[in-house]
Amino acid sequence: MTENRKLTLKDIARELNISISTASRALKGHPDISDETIRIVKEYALKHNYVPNVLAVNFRKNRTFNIGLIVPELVHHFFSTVISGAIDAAKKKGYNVIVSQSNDILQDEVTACRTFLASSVDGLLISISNETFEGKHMLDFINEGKPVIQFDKITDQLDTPKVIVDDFEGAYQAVKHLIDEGYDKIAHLRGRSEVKNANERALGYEKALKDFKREFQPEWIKECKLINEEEGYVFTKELMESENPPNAIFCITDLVALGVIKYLKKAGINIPQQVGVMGFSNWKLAEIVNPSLSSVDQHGYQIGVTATEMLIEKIQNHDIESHETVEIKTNLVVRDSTRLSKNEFGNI
Amino acid sequence: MTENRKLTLKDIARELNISISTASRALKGHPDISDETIRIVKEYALKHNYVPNVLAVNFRKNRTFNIGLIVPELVHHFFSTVISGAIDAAKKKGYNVIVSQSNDILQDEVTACRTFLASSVDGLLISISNETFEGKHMLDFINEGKPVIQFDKITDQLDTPKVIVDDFEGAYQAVKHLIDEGYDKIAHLRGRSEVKNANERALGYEKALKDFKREFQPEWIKECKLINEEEGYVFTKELMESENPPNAIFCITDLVALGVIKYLKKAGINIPQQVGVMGFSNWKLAEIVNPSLSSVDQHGYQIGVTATEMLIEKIQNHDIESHETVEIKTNLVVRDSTRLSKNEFGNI
DNA sequence: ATCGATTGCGCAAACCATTGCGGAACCGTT
DNA sequence: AACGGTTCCGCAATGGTTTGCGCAATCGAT
Repeated sequence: MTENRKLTLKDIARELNISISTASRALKGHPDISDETIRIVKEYALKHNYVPNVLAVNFRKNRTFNIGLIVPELVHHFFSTVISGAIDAAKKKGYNVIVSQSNDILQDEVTACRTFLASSVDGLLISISNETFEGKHMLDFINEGKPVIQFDKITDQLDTPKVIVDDFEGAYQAVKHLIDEGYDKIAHLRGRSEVKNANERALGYEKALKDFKREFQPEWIKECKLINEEEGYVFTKELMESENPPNAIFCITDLVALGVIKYLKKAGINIPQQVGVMGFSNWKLAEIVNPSLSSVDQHGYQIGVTATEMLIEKIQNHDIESHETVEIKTNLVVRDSTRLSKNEFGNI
Repeated sequence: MTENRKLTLKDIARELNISISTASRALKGHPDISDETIRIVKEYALKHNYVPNVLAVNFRKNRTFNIGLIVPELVHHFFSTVISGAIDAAKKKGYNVIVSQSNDILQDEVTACRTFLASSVDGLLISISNETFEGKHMLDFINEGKPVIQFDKITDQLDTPKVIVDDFEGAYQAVKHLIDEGYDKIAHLRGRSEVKNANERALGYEKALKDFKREFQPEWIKECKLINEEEGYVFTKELMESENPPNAIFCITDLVALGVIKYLKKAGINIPQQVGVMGFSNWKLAEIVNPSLSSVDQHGYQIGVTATEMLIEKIQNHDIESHETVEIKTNLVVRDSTRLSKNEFGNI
């Protein structure tokens, strides 16, 4: 209303009878400019509400103060917490976050990368799709001097900094807890063998069994392909109907654990008395399901914050060389589904 | 690697012995340029992989192909579906989405608006915080010729286009369903009276009771302030211990309904036989909770798509005048918590 | 031969902030 | 008086693209 056209440096210079460059330097307190001039210019700018044209600044400096964030799936509790952390951390440093999703489709991921690269982004945070193994599209990014950081779902075939969950340790602690509670025949519904996180969790599972000398049976390990409720249900049925059924089941994720719980309830098997159930990820559903589900919290928010801070630092230092990997510790959340020893509150 | 510096129009012009403007026009098939020249330029550009410098284009055209999206809370099933829809719709039109969250704090919302306005965004999609009543910060946007669209949580004090859930009708249908199932004493745990959605739902509730001539008791309406599980629990206790307890409870949202269910189970009251429970929003938890919760689906994805398409159209037409309101229809999802008549599958 | 219309293309400004470099003015030192 | 060192400030280029305007050439019509 009041101001129609935005005020530019040129306007200030004309009005104050100085050159544009003097105006520019005065505004940032450059030592070449006298205190008096600085004062006058700053006063004028403030009074007339001068705001630098960001588009022009970005153009000149060849950067945007935007960072790109690609996740497989936005409507997903874990990833939305990561995004939330990324946005909050970026905001603190004056960056915006442009979000995109790959739907676990490589082609969509490549397209998103291209779009980001073509324009609007100073750096990239990415959690890759299930279909991504190399990473040429991410390499393009690095080749243009724009840093890339992988988080959570990563590929080791591309040498970038990484922020990951300590899946191995998380799984180890989860299984150790089951052992501590007294379960001694522990099965594992694992994820796809091409996915690194799944392998790490499986390794943690095996290590714990070995360290505490518990029974290990290859047929107690089932590989989930889709990571959904139904697989949990079906595999649990298989396991419980086998000759040597387990008395605890450690699941690749809470959703699978939900299927496990559904089967066990249907089959009249008591949780946690007869069979303990452990999830992974600590989604909202873990609190809600009955019995409530023990799980491993991944601190998604912290992952988002850490990855974003690393990225922005690399952007600002033009650093695309270093390749450190940060592991965010997990946190075991014990609930009713594995609480054999003492069940203080009872189920609802 | 291969190309160090990006190819510019200037390079093409030099190489082909034409002027920069001819190169520019040739690339977009301007009628002033001969077919022959167009062919040559396009061929050269393709061969050398010319990509226009987006920063320069944006600067020149004074737009960014980014749209801003502000929600109260990102880690929230409904809002993440909206965001997902917005991103997908934006991608189709060549726009990016920059996401921010207000945490239901007015100050954060204002700051986010300012950041977006100062720079990086051609238009704004916003679902306001609980603390927002006027909307001066959004007005600033409009005054700069950048369209704003409100969705879901809106204020009528600011005259913008709106995309909203048909809360009234959704609530009406939900209560009608309860009546159809045979419940005749229906309570409502409503939301805050300052929030429009909450009022609409309450009106739909009252209208249904009136239309079907069911008992209406002011003390059956409880106002939730925080919209959480605990309020559901506490109010249900109050209701059920009163002299005239209801036999169905219609809740402002699924989370409140979860508290209702917890109390009823604790108190040994059968769902749905003794008391029916109806949620609103159809979160993931509605499927998971036991008994599964009937709810009203809000089609968040569709809201995101619709709002984004409207916004982009307004951006492209420089239209900040029209102020139409679009209502997205809801969809009743019946589950066990209200299935009095015939319970085919039984609870798990 | 002259005029008008059409086609094809280039000049230069515009967008706005930034910055290397050089000029001018002023000081103090020798 | 001459010189070097500061201080202060502006010129002009830079970045890449877009676009209004105008020039030049060609052709057909009279």
